[in-house]
Amino acid sequence: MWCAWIMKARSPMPYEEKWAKRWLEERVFEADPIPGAPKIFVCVPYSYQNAPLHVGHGFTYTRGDAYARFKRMQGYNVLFPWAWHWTGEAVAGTCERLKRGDEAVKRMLVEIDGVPEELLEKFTDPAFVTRYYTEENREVVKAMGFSVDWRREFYTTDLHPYYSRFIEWQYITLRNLGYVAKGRHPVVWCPRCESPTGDHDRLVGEGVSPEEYTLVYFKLDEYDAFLAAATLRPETIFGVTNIWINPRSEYVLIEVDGKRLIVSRQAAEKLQHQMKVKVTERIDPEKLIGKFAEAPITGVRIPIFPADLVDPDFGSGVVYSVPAHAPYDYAGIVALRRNEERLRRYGIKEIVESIKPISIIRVPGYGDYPAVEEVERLGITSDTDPKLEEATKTIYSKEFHSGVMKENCGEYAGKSVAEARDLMKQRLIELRLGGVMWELPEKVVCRCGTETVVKIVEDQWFLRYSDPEWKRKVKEHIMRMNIYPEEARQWFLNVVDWLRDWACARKTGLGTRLPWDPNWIVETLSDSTIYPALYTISKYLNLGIVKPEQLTFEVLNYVYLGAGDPSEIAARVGLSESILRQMREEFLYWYPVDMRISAKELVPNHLTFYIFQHVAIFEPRHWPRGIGVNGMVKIEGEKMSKSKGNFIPLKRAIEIYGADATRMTLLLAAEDLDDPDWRDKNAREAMRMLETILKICEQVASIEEAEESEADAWLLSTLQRRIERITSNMEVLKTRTAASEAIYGLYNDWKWYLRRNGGRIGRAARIFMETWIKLLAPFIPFTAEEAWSILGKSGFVSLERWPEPDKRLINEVVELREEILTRLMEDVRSIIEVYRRNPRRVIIYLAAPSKIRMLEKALEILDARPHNPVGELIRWIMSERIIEAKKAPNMARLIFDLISAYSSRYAREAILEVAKSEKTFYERARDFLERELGALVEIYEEGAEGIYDPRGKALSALPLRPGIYVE
RNA sequence: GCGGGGGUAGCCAAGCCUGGUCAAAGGCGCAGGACUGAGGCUCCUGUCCCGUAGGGGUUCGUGGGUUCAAAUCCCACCCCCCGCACCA
Repeated sequence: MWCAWIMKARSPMPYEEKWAKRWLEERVFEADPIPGAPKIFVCVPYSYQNAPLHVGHGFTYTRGDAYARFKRMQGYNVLFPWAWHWTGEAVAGTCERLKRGDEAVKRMLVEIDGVPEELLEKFTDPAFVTRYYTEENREVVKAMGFSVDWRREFYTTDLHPYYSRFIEWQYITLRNLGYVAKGRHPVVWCPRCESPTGDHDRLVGEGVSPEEYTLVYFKLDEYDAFLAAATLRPETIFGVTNIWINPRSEYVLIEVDGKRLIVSRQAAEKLQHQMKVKVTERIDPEKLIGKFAEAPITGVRIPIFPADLVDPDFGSGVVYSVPAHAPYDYAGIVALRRNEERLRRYGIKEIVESIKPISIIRVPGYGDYPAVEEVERLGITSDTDPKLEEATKTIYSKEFHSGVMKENCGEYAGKSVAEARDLMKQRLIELRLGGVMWELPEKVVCRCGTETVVKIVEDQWFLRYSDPEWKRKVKEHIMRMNIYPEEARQWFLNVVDWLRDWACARKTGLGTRLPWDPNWIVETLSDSTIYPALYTISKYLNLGIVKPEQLTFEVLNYVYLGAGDPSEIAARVGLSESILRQMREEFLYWYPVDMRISAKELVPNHLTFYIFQHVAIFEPRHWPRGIGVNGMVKIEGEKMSKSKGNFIPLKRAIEIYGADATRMTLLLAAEDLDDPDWRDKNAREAMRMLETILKICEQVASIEEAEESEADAWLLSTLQRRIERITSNMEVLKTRTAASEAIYGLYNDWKWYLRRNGGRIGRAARIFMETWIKLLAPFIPFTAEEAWSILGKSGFVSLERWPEPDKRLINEVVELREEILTRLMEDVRSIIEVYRRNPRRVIIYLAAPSKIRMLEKALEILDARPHNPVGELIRWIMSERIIEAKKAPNMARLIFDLISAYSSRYAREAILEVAKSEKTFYERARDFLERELGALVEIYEEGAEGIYDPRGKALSALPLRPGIYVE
């Protein structure tokens, strides 16, 4: 019933569909345990099914697939499975918006995601949406040629017949181990929607998260109550000189936890989301002003002053004033002193005059009163000057990072500001002279238009990632893992350090219910951690060998942990013992995951959780072995996003360029943590390249072999080096380098070979071609299969053995000769270019035998690693009278320049052999040179009889670098 | 702010760990030529500046330093990108 809606991605490359079909039909990528055979388990994170897969997915997946294919060809038994993520709240959110008739959602679905309009009505059902995309994306994954064992496929949530059983097992196990616990935590909350307001659900305030303020209670002489001031800097209590309240705001008396507190009316409302608050009466601020209150800890009595700078909508609407270290406070005092009307009205003139900043923090670069200095430096004159914000930031940060508490701070004296801050907060709370208030540093407005507050969610289930012991184990394992690129390792370690407890359950969306508390649904990132383990047995469920209901806690405990007696367990669930044992064996065979490949956005969450959960649940031998991290795709240099309209679904890429060109474009775009840039130009170039490869293949397949030449030896020799480089790069997931070598590196070799061979195709061509196709197979598998069949090969190149470099075919002499030949051509061209005329004759002078002896000596000297090799060679040249003494130093230098280019890459023997056989070599290459240079080529040896040398160029001849004269 | 990555020629991007072979791979773009009926295909050549001889000069975010020698090592600074938790 689904197929009617799903349009297959049609590649413009006619052969792609054919091979995709054959791979499936012949079950090429289905992997079962082979006892004794080495295995590799490669996987990529499953994607959330709320949209079509895009080229960003394509990048990560292609890397994963290329690695899987590479390892498969190397002879490993490779498992590369696939699944779909349905868990989460986003789809439900979209469905809701659609239900409400949101035009933007409709447009996005139809225009960007390509959903048929008549289906929109069904898109109000989350399950339908995820199913729809799964059906569509599965076709895309197949069309991309990912080498998946489809028998193991599943999707998540309790809509699936058995996935939730796995999640339940995971969470019961985690809870039994003490890794799941209940707690409370602050969220940005929309009072109207009665739900947390995530970043993507906001009209205003993206990226804003709750900040923790400390409430400091100041005992009032009257009301038998406390003024509760909210602050980010409780350590400054030693410097308090007064309290600020806003005379134009409303204040209320509230009861919290048996304490009577005074805060602004607005603050009282907000606090109701964070604690049990009872509002008892209104308080007139006018009556408070001029009164005194007692500061906690210090016991100092301080006056209450009016200030407009106090915002009743922010914090508690009560501020305590530390003019020495808080620019706002200092500016407030200054402003109040000038406000005769207020001073008179409240009768506080004298007391205000007497206020002196109290210095309590020593900070490098400032005197006793940093706030005063900063206010004066910026020329701030009013307490509403916007520059105060900047001043506050500067002081806050300076004091936090390098401030030390002064002697007048009691037991906190000498401690850093950062340390004192935490201790003071703790102490105030202990003494019940303070509390915690969460506040948003900026306004956040929900998509529904309501301004949000901070709510403390009670009874929230957490994964206890803050557990030091758990962290330690995870970090130790990270140190041992294969992580590519290496830079990502430190990142992981930092993330582990920084990770707090993770709220692992939600009230809404699709997913699996917590088995012991079904009001909660396991959160999306929390349910997608150890599921690679499910791949090892999902085959049994999908093939109907095991029934979903047989996947009990006991069964899973046995399969994954080896717990319990298999025959008893099997009997209890009505499963044959051998099947149960086989599942255990299969898990043991495939696990651990050898390589998990993902984009870097998942480092701070999924990938780290993945390690945590494995470390918690499984035996150490089953902990993940390798992780590969990559960048995130950009489109023509810009971030890809649906709103920008530069969103490229994989399906569309396939339809325009074909799967292989898409794969190739992505692979060549970046590796390591760099962000690949998708460019249409590059994709079109990739298409042409694929055609070219097939053309070359046809040529090689059809043409009769010419006689073997030196070019054949060169082609095979250089091929070995390519094999080596591609292989070693693939081992460390340098997919870009590897693909580039495999595609362009070998292509350039081929071009040179043809050129050098005058277009003749020799014996090496076929060997080269076969090897080339194999080397291409992990990257552009469709084209590789097609090429393989063009060569007349049967079977799949995907299953061929990966080439290994054959040392015997490496021929340094031949390689070096090609190198000096190209060097010669470059030199000649460079001369012609300056000469600016087409040459008729090019004369080449080869170095005299005495100079070859000089080269030999130079190599000897270099081997001995003396202090002054050049000097030694000069002395030798002069003693042997190779050249007139005056020119010896220059000659020596030239020789060393020359061999420095070769000596590290070529053996001494090879260099000498090439030098000694230059004459015959250039004679053989003469036809080629004439063809290339479009001129007659003559070759002489320096000092030979009858030499034609009108400009004395023979003298400049060096071994491996002949003299040149152009006419 | 904290953490991670990065700044290389017209563009994209390698090189940097393991200094010299680096005026700096490869691709794109551009220019010239070959092929062709023609070409938006393919191939060759060139593409920092100067030069009628293979050379010289100035370059690899900025400023210092180490070294016989630095794109590569060290220090400081500037700029850009990404993540920072209830979104997956």
